[in-house]
Amino acid sequence: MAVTIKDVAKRAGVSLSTVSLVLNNKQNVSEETRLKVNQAIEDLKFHPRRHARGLASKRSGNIGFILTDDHFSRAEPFYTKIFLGTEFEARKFDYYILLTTVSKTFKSGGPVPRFLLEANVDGVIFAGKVALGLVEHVQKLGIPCVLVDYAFKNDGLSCILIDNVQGIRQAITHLIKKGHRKIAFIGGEINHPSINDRLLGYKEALKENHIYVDEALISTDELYTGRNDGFRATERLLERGVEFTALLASNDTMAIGAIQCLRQNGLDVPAQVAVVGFDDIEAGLHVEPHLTTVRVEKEELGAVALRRLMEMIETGRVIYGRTLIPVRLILRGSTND
Amino acid sequence: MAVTIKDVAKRAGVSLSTVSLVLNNKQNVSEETRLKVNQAIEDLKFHPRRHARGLASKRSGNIGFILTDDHFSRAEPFYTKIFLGTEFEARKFDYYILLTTVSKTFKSGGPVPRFLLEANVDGVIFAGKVALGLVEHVQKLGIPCVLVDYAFKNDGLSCILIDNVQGIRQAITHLIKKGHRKIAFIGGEINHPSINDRLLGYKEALKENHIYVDEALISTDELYTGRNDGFRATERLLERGVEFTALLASNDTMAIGAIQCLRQNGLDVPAQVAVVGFDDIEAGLHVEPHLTTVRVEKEELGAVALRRLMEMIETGRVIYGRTLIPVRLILRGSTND
DNA sequence: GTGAAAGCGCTAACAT
DNA sequence: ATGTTAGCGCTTTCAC
Repeated sequence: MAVTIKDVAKRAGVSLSTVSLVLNNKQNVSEETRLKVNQAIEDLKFHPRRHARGLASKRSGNIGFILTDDHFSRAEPFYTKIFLGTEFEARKFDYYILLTTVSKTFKSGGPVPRFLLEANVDGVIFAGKVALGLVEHVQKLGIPCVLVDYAFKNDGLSCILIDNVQGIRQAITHLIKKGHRKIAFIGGEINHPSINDRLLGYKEALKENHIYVDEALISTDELYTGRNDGFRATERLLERGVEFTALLASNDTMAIGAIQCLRQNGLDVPAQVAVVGFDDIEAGLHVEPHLTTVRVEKEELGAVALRRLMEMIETGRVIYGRTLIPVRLILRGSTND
Repeated sequence: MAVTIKDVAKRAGVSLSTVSLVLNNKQNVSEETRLKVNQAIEDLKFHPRRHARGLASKRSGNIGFILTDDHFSRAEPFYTKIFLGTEFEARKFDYYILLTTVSKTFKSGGPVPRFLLEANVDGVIFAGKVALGLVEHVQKLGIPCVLVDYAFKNDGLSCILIDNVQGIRQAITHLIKKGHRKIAFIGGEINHPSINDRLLGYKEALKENHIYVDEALISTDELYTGRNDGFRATERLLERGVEFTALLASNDTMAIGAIQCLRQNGLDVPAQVAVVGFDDIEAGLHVEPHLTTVRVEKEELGAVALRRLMEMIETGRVIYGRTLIPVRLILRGSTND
């Protein structure tokens, strides 16, 4: 019933293998036959069966996309957008993405995604924080993998990361340009690589601008990075009685909490304190004044990860190292821009 | 290298086909051999190759999950959770979900998801509003499909829907029990089936309780259902000068907008106006007082849809009709509970 | 109840 | 540059 490579071959007047060669863009096919075959493919609206291909070629045509359940269910569609970037990019390679979540509390020896058991993926993308054990499991299986928005300390891994330091530098530079010298920093979950990088970026950027890094202006004791954490981190700052005219938050949600706290303490934003966030989430436009922030191209993260993975699959080589995705400062009301 | 059905057969001392029969839970296998085979499968940690299966059985082992890009990228992870419910349930059937988005502005003749072209899915789930043309396209292909959280007027389709009427009835009943008689309703995007049902439910529930349905208490002219729309819809209500002690919103985001509007107009929630939403989104816990609302089990919607689809695939029959997923009123501060 | 054998649609040597 | 052939790993008649 369905049209197969055989029909195409017949119509084009060539053999099965020639059609296959054309299909897979292999060399050694004369331009003439290639055209003939492609014409036949088009005429017959032929689409190769994935399962047949997979069986014959030992490649699945699938990429596994793994994230933790809590990441995926978050209100902010950060990882959703990364996934979308990946899925969209995968279309160009004619690959499918198998999305699955693992428990946040995954531990080695626990249940692993089915596609790993069935050897049904040619590569794996991990998005966000994942258990090291799972990553190692995939590596042991010999399946190429790429991490997005997360990294481990000692890695022979491929990681696609936000350029946190650069983003913070842009923010600091801008604040300084606007005359700010006393710039506070709030953060939470400080052992998360991204957050940690942002704090490092803050210190570096200040030093570069010859501004003394005052530890009293740094509040990073909260365990998480939610709005309430931003509120409390700011409270701590205020309790210390140390003066500041600008506040950099490790992310937008904390920045929003910070604005609430500042306002509740009678401080006007941006008149008395300018506030800058990081991530550019939608909620930043739901506060008044709108939040100045560092925009992260989430789709781009996903797309780059997919491309990296495809490269690894196609060349059969492991590509190490971190790739930083550039970010951009978005100026809005919270810094009086 | 990888263990195949052949290895299992050898180890169990049976033929290939017997292993296959066991694998597929077919009858006519003695309990004894079944045990032997299963033991061998376990010993060898055998997992059948999907592609081999798919090629031989003409079934893909995949389900397509289609939603519009804007639905998927929404801040509120409503459809994300539906997807999660589907994916989780699919594991029980050993099926994979191929998630893809289509443009909101999809029109017939436009590009369709690849898995449809490649015949790489055995069934399709549509989540949320989709173009009728796409649904019809899938039907013409003879691929079973199920809609979740959306329906068309004249359908020979299978739809899994929120029990909107029942949800509203619970809310109204509760409000009446608390002494409210003048209950307003705000809504947006009124031609959306869910919203429309909620309005219908509102009218029905009032009638059942012998309360006159005052059109002046109904404000449903907004085009969308966001917070701002809730704000404006409430404003219109107030401008009319009509009195009410309770307000039912067609969804939580509008309810949150309503609370803002009421408060801005000097009305206390819940003292002067009780507010009830619908959906039970997280943001309902981020407002003060916390929002009383109707909880929708999103994962359940997805799981039921998957089960329905599997039934259609396994029986080969199309199952028509709408299935309503029960909802539950969650009492919180906005109704003084 | 179990086994033998054909074949699903394609890829990848190997020939030519 | 193109054709021939042998599988990939499983399911599925059809015998026995």
